[in-house]
This record gives sequence, C-alpha cells and structure tokens, in this order.
Amino acid sequence: MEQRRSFIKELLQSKEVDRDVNAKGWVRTKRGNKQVAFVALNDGSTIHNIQVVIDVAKFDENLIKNITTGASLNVHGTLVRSLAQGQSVEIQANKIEIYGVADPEKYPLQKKRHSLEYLREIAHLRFRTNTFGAVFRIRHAMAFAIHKYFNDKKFYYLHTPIVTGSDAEGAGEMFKVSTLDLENIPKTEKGEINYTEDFFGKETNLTVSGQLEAELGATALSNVYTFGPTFRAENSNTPRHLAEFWMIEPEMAFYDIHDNMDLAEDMLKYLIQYALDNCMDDLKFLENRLIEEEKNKPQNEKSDMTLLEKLEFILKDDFVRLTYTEAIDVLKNSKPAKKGKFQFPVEWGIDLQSEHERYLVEKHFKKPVILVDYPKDIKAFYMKQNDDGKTVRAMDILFPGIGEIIGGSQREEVYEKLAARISEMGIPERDMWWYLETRMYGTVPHSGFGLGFERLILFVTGMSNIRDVIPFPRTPKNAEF
RNA sequence: UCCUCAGUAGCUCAGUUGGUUAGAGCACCUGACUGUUAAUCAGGGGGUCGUAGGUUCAAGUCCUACCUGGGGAGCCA
Repeated sequence: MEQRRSFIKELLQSKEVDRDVNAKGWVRTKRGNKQVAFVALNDGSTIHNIQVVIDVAKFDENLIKNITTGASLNVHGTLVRSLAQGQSVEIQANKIEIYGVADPEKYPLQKKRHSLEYLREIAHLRFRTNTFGAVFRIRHAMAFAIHKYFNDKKFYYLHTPIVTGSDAEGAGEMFKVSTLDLENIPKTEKGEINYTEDFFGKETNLTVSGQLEAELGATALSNVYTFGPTFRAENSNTPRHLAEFWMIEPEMAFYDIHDNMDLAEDMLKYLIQYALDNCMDDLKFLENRLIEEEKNKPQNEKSDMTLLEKLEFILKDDFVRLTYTEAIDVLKNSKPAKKGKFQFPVEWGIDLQSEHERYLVEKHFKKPVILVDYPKDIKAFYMKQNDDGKTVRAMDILFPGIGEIIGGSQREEVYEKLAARISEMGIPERDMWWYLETRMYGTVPHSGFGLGFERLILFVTGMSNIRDVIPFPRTPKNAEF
C-alpha cells in the first residue's frame, strides 16, 4: 500500500526510524557527486529541510538532472538515522517523482541569500525562502492567538462592513467604492456626481476602521472584537504604512480607560508569549538573520538586544503609564530639548512627533509606554471628554522601533457631549444618527482600541519594513500580484 | 507629498581626475571528486551600464527631465 504523506516537521521530530515514509515538497539545494546526491527538501511545515539521500546509480539520469533548486518532488523512501552531522534523520530515497521542474537558468531564487527589496519584486515566490516562510508562519500563529485570546476571554468576533456609507471616522483618506461608469459619470442638475444612480444609491467607501460598528455590537454583546482588512488612501511612503492592512479592534462595554489599558497590555504580552511558546524555530532563524545583518553595520547602529531578548524584555515589566501632560514635562526637561536637538519644539498641545516618541520609549523609559489624556484638539470626536475641559481619555501604546502600535480610548457615552463634539468638528449629523442613538438608548461607559496587526508582526519578527510582513503589500503605485 | 541616497551580468556589488575590448563574487552550464551541509576544485557562456534628451573628439562616469527602489519626515495602525 502507498505510504501516506508526512509533513517534514513530523519526520524531523520522529524517533521512529527505519520505516517507509513519503515526503512532498520543494527542492532548496542539491549537492553531491557521481555516486550520491543530497537534496534539501522543504514543504513549509517548518523552517528546517529534510535531507533526501539519492543513490545515483538506482535512478534515471534524466530524473536526477531535473532535480534542481525550486523543483517540486514526491519522495518515497526510508527514514534513517543520518550518517553525517547536520541532521539527525534523513530519507534514503527509493522512488522519486518530479511534479514540476524549475529551469535553473530562469528560476529567480538561488540558494544564496537575496535582498528583501529584490524578493519584494517576486512576492509570488518569496514564500519559498526561509525568511518569508518564517515570517508568514509567525503571522499565522499571531492571527490564531488573537482569536484564541479573545475567545478565552468571552469576546465575540464581530464582522464589521468593508464597504461603508459614512466618511465620518476621520481616520484618513478613503478609497471610493462605485460602479458608476468613469467615462460617463451621471451628474445632478447642479453638476455634482449623482450618487443616487450608484450601486448603493449613495456615496460609499472602503472602511478605514470598524470601530464605530464594533461599538454598536458592544452595546448589546458586551465584549466584541473585529479583525479584518482596513484601507487608507493616504500617500504614505514609509516602512510602517500600508494602503491595505489588518487591524484588530476590541470594544468593551463597562470598561473605563484603565480597564482598556490593562486589556491592551495583557493582550500584547499574551501574543508575544504565544510566539515564544509556538514559533521558536522561526524566531531563532530570524534572530540569527538579524545578527548576520548587523555584522555589517557600524557599532552605533547595532542593537543592544537580540530579537528573543527584546521579546522577553517586553514580558518582564509593566508598561510605563503616564499622561500626555507628564510626557510633555519629561520631554521639556530632556537633554535633546535643552540642547535644541529636537527638530520640532515641545509645547503642550502639539501632536508628539516621531522623534519625541522615540526619545520617551527608546532613551528615557527604555520600555513600552502608554500615554493617556491627550489634548482633545488633536484627537477624534468620539473620545471621552475629561472634566478639565482640555483633554480626552485617549491612550496610545508606543513600542521601541515601531512607534504607535495601539491607539484607543474610552468613548464618550453622554449623548449631549458627543453631539456637541460632532457639530463642533463639522461632521454631518445625518451620517451619524445610528451611532448617536446608542447614546440615547441605554448608553454605557465603554472603551476600545485598535491594534495594527502588521506592526505587531514587525515587532515579533524583527523585520524592519511593513511590506515584508504582509503577503501582498498594497502601497502607493503598487498593487502587483 | 517633501528631503536624501541609489539604479552596471540572473543576484550582490566594484568601476580612479570623462579615454581604447566594462570587472569580481555568487548563481547557471560542462568536467573532476564515494556522505555533502551556502559542498569543494578546474573550465565556459552571459551586459542596450534604469529611460529619454543634452554637453564633448570621446560618457557607465558630467548636465536636465522622468521612472523605479532604499532611508528619513509628514499622515497614522
């Protein structure tokens, strides 16, 4: 009877040798001589390859010739203890079938290391590299852990709409959704676009946040979270921004800002612990990769911690919590401020710049920082207004190297205050009637936050460009694949 | 969008004050080698120097515009 296919991960861990096995996967390298060939085979189940040993005399010459880097194989053989160092077990091949060859003169991936920029241009094949295999296995583990975390905490996963009719979030430029003929757009008598003829009969956009809808769910289900794609049509060209990214947005009834911060910190620590418990092989590979990369860097650019040390470090202590006002004081009394080193001067009321956030997180506190109680003028309309009349119950969590990883707030639950803020900020009330009604009927104090999924993955993997932690990045002028 | 650096072989890069036939490592192909680990050793093929224009007797090298990519900034997650 035909042996059933095993994942390479299981074979490598197997203590049971001298048995028939079947492995399927893609060739990473082939080495050898006239008598014996060694093929490193990978099937994505683990970063490690299994070594397939081929007694050349037993196989067709053409078959051996066609086993090149990138080719896909079906290997039947005996799992045996390895005679050489480097691996504990290997497959002594009895039968090999080539599913698909990979012309070695054209195959874009080599056994040697490629730059991440080059691999980005061949995103359809970059999964086949060690680095991206590790990154996307970790990405999966983090997505799974998020659902597990919230499920264990009795949160409900709520699917908020991708297409939205309101443009009130103010979270950035939106992508328009329309079936109107762009060559012949229907106009009203006033000469404006006639959206009543459009698919939804009104102007619609891709979502920039599921928060407002999640709030609606929380006012009945208590604790909900969303986890879905989010779209921002900003012309952002940085290693931290995408036009299409994934966001986790929990929303909790009866949570104040402190409960909110507790949850956010607990969740981040849970996720990092989950990665350490479940992705050690991949993390170790990425750590070594970073160490290799840093060898070529000047001393002052080298990080003082390895990837694993960085992850452990986050778990060790409580995050630092302080108010925006306290943070401004820290910054004003800082060395760079006194020496005039900040490009943007520090003054109460400003939005903190990257350089300020970096100073707080990387120089002053040297650990994650949660800032609360921001000036209301630099924050969104829905945030809970403090009694001082100047600040709102907003919180941002800042991570070393990443910057803002979470942004959230307690929400304004008092109808009059919320309505006043909406009109103050010039948001059309007709778009917000449903949101306001939750404050009219059985309103409750509630809170929530948004976690940028890719920014979490950046931190956990130690990668430095957000385009390398999402399979198919969408950025200005780039929607290939 | 702004600032800045870069674009030379399949990949990573070198190429002097402008000067004759543009180089290296790796990859690939051929050969050698009875257990390799980024295998090793010998040989071979491979280039519209990002694109378009300009300066010059002469441009990979200088100038202009555009395209693409990296880093920084803004917007944010």
